[in-house]
Amino acid sequence: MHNTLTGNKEKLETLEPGKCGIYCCGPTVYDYTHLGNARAAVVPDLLVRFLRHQGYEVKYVRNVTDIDDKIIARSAEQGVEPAELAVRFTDAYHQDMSSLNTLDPDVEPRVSDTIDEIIDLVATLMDKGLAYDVDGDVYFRVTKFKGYGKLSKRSVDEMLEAAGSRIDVDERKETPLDFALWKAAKPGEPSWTSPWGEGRPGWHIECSAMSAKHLGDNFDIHGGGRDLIFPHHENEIAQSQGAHGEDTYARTWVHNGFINFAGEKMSKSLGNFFTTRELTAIFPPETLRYYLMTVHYRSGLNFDLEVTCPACHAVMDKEQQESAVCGSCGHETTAEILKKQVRFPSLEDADDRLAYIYSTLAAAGRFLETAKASASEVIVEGPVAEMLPAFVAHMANDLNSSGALGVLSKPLSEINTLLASGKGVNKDLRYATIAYFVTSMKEVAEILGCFGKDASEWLVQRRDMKAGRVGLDVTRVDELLVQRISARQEKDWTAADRIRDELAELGVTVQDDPTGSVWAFL
RNA sequence: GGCGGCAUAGCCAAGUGGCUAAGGCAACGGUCUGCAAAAUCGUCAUCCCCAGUUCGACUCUGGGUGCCGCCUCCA
Repeated sequence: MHNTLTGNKEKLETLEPGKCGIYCCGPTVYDYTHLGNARAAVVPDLLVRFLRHQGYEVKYVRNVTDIDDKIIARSAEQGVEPAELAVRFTDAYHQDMSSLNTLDPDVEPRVSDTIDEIIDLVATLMDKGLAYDVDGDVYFRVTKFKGYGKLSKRSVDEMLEAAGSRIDVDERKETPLDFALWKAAKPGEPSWTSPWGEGRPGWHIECSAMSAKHLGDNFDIHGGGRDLIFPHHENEIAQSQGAHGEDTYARTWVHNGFINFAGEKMSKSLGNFFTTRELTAIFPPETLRYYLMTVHYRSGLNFDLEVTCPACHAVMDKEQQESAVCGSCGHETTAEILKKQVRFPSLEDADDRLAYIYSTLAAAGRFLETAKASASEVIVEGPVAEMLPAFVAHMANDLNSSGALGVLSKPLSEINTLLASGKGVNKDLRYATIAYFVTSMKEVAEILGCFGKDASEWLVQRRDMKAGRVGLDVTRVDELLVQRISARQEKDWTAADRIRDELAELGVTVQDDPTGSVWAFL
C-alpha cells in the first residue's frame, strides 16, 4: 500500500501477523451523501474485502460524526434538534452505502457515545502540558509537539509565518496553529459536562478517542479522503501521539483522491453536485460502484456530465446552462428542464460495460445448466486460467482495481467465443473452461463487491429500471416482439423490418438469435 | 506565497529502466446474421517541452509549461 506518512509504497506488515486493524473516517451526518462520500466508503471497503480474501482477520472501524458545527448549523436552519438531524442522515448514509454493497464496519462508533473517552484524552493532554484551557475552550499546544507536520509534510515555522493571512486568528490562542480539543457550549447547543465546563468535542479529537477505544493506541491502517490529511489527520497524530507516545497510532495512512465534478471541484457550497440517491435513481447502484473502481483510488476522478439542449440536442456549456438558452438553436428553457437533460457519459459507459459482463455471466450460467458436465478431467489454460492470479496481483499492488479490471477482458471475450460456438473445441474443455471462469468470477465478485448478483435478474432489473424511468410501454414492446417473431418465422422480412422500425421509434433495439428475439435499449 | 499531486492514443484509463506501452469507449475493416443488433476478430499511441544520468528512459534527476488539490468547513 502507498503510505502517505512515508510517501512510499510499502509492503503491508501488520502489528499482528494475519490480523489487520483499520480505522476509517466516516461521514459527518448533516446531509445526503454524494459520489465523493461514496468513494470514501467504497475504497476502504475494497481494502477490507481484499485483505479478508487474502486471509487477514480484519477489524474495520468506521465512525459516524454526529456532533459537529455543520450539524448544529443545519439543524438550526431546519428547526430540528441536532441529534434528530444526525439520526436521520445516519440512516440515509446506511441506506446509500448499503445500496453500493459496502460491508458494514465491525464497529461504528458515534461521537455522542464516546464523550467520556474524549474527555479522558483531553485531560491526559492537559496533564502532559500539551493543552491549555481558555474560557472553557481547550486547545492543543502545537508548538509543544515536535512531530507536528510529519504527515502533511509542512513545517511549523512556515505555517506560523503564513497564519493569519487568510483567516482571522483567535487572539486567545497561544499560537495561531493551536486547534480546539474542546469547545465551550454556546446557548442552545448540545453540550456535556467536563472539567472545563459545559461543552462539546472539537473536530479532530473524536477520531483519536474512537480509534484508541476500538483498536488500541497502535493500529495498522488509517484511511480517509485526501483533503483530511491536513489538518484533520495531522491533528489526530498530534493528539494521539501526544497522549500515548511517539511511536503510537496508525502505521499506514491510506488516502483516496478527490472527485471533480465537471472539471470543477465537487462542493456542496457550490450546489452543483448529485447525491448518491439521485444517481442510483438513474443507474443501478452497482454501476456507481463499478465506475468508482475503474480509476485507481489515489487518482483524482473527473466526473463528467453533459447537458444537451432539449430542442436540438447540442451540448450546452456552462454559460448556456446558466442562462438556459441554447447557443446552437436559441431555444429557451428552464433550469428545471435542464436538470433532466443532464447525462453522465462516464456512468453510461460503466453501465454498458457492467451489462456486458453480466450478460456474459448470464449466458455462461445458462450454458452450464443445460450442457453436459465434463466427463473427464481437463486442464484449463490460457486467459481464463490466468485471470484470477493476475487479478489478485493487481489488487495486491496498492489496490490497483483499474489494472485488475483490465485483466478480465480477454477471458470475457474467450468465454463469449466459446459460448457462441464450440467449433473445434473439445467438449469437455469447453465446459471446464466456462465453469472455471464462472468460479473465478465468484471470487472476483467477493473482492470487488461487484458482479456478484444473479446475472439474469440484474439484467432484467436494469432494463425495467430504465423502462420505468423513460416511461417505456413494455407491454407494447412485447406485443411487437411477438408479432415480429412470427413474421420472421414466415420469412416475411418486410413485415419484420417494419416492426423493428416501430420498436426503434420506441427507443428499443432487437437482438435475434436462432431461438427467438430479445429487446434492449438503443 | 508554502506544501503535495498529476501530465500516456479522439475520449476514459493501467503500466514498465530494455521484451509486442494493459483494458474500455469511439472510429474503420472483417466474421456471424435474411438484413441488423449482440457477440467476435483485426486496425488504431512512443508516453507535455528542454537538458542530464545511463549501454539503454515514457519510466530516474534538474529546469520549464500546463492542470489540480490542501493550507478555512469538506470524502
